[in-house]
Amino acid sequence: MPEAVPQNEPASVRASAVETIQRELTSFARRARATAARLHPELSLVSYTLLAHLEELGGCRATDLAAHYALDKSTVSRQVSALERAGLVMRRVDPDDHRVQVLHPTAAGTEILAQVTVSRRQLFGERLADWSEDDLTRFAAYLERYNEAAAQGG
Amino acid sequence: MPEAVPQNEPASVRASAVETIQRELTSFARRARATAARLHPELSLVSYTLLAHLEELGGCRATDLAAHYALDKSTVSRQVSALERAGLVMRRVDPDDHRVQVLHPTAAGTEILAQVTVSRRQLFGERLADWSEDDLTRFAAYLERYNEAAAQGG
DNA sequence: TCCCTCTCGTTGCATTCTACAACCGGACTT
DNA sequence: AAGTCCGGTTGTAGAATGCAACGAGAGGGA
Repeated sequence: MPEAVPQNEPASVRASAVETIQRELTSFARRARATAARLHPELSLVSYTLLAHLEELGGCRATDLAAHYALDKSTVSRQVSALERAGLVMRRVDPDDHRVQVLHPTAAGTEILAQVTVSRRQLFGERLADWSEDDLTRFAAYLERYNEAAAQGG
Repeated sequence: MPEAVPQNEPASVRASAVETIQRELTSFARRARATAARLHPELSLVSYTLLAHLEELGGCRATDLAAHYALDKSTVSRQVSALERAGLVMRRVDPDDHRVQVLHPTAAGTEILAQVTVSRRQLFGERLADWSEDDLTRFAAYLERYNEAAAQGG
C-alpha cells in the first residue's frame, strides 16, 4: 500500500516539472527509432543497444539482456538470432550449465559496433555542440539517475 | 578522485558525457513502450502522446502531429482514425481550408487522458520522489533543450 | 534413483507500429 | 484553365513485440 505522501500542497512546480520530464522523455522515445534507422540502417536501435551491452559487459546471457531492457525473452532470442546470422554475435554454451548460452560479440560485431558508435557519437555530439561541458555532465548524470530508478522501480 | 586529471583533453570529458547521454536516452527508449503498455494498456504510448498533444494545444492538424513526433503522416492518420473510432478524438474540417481537419479530444478523450495522466504522473512521481525540486526543473529544462535540438537537427 | 519443479531458450501465432508509394481532392499560382 | 503544392487516406510490406506452448538441462527431495 502506498503511504500517505503530503499531497495537499500545490506542488505545482514539482508536478509541472515531472509532467515535462515524462512528456519530453516519451517524445524522445518517439524519435529514437526513426533516428537510429536513418543513421545506421544496418543495425536497428534494438540490435545496436543489445550489441553494445554485450560489448560493454564482455558477454552475458540472453535472459540478462531481456531483464535489463524489459524485453520478452522471445524478442531477445530473435534479435540475438538475427545478430548471429549476421555474424555479429557468437554463442558459447556454459560448461557449468548447459542450459545457458553466453553471448559474445564477434570481431565483425565489434567492428560494426565501433562504426555505428562513431556515427552516433557524431550526431549526438552535433546536437549537443553548443552545450557547456558542465551542462553535459549534469544532463548525463540526471539521465543515469533516472534510468537507475526506472530499472528498479519497474 | 585522483587530482591527476588528464589535462591534455577536455574533449574526452565531453565525449564521455555525450556517450552516456545517448546510451541512457536509448536505454530509456527501450523501456518506454513496455512501461506504457503495462501502465495503461487501453492507451498505447503513441496514442497517449498524440492525445496529450491535442489536449495541450486544444487541437491541431494531423500533419502537425506527424512533424512534431517525426512520424509518417500515414502512421498518424491511422492512429487518429483509431482514436476517432474509440470516440476519443473528433475531427472538424477547417472552414477556411477544406483540406484541413482540425483534431480535438472529445469529452471521453479528455476523461481517459486525465486518468492515464494521473497514473503516469504517479509512476513518474514515485521515480522522481527523492529528487529536489531544483534537480527536477533542471532535468526538465535539459530534456526540452535536447528535444528542441533534435527536432531541428533531424 | 526417480520424479517434480524450476530455469533458459526456441518457436508458432497474433497484434501493433511503422514507412513508403500511389492516390484523391482542395487550394494557390500563373 | 493548367500545373503545382498541400493535407490526408489507403494498399502493401516489413519489423518489433508479447503470450503461450514446448523442449532440454539442472536441482531438490523422497
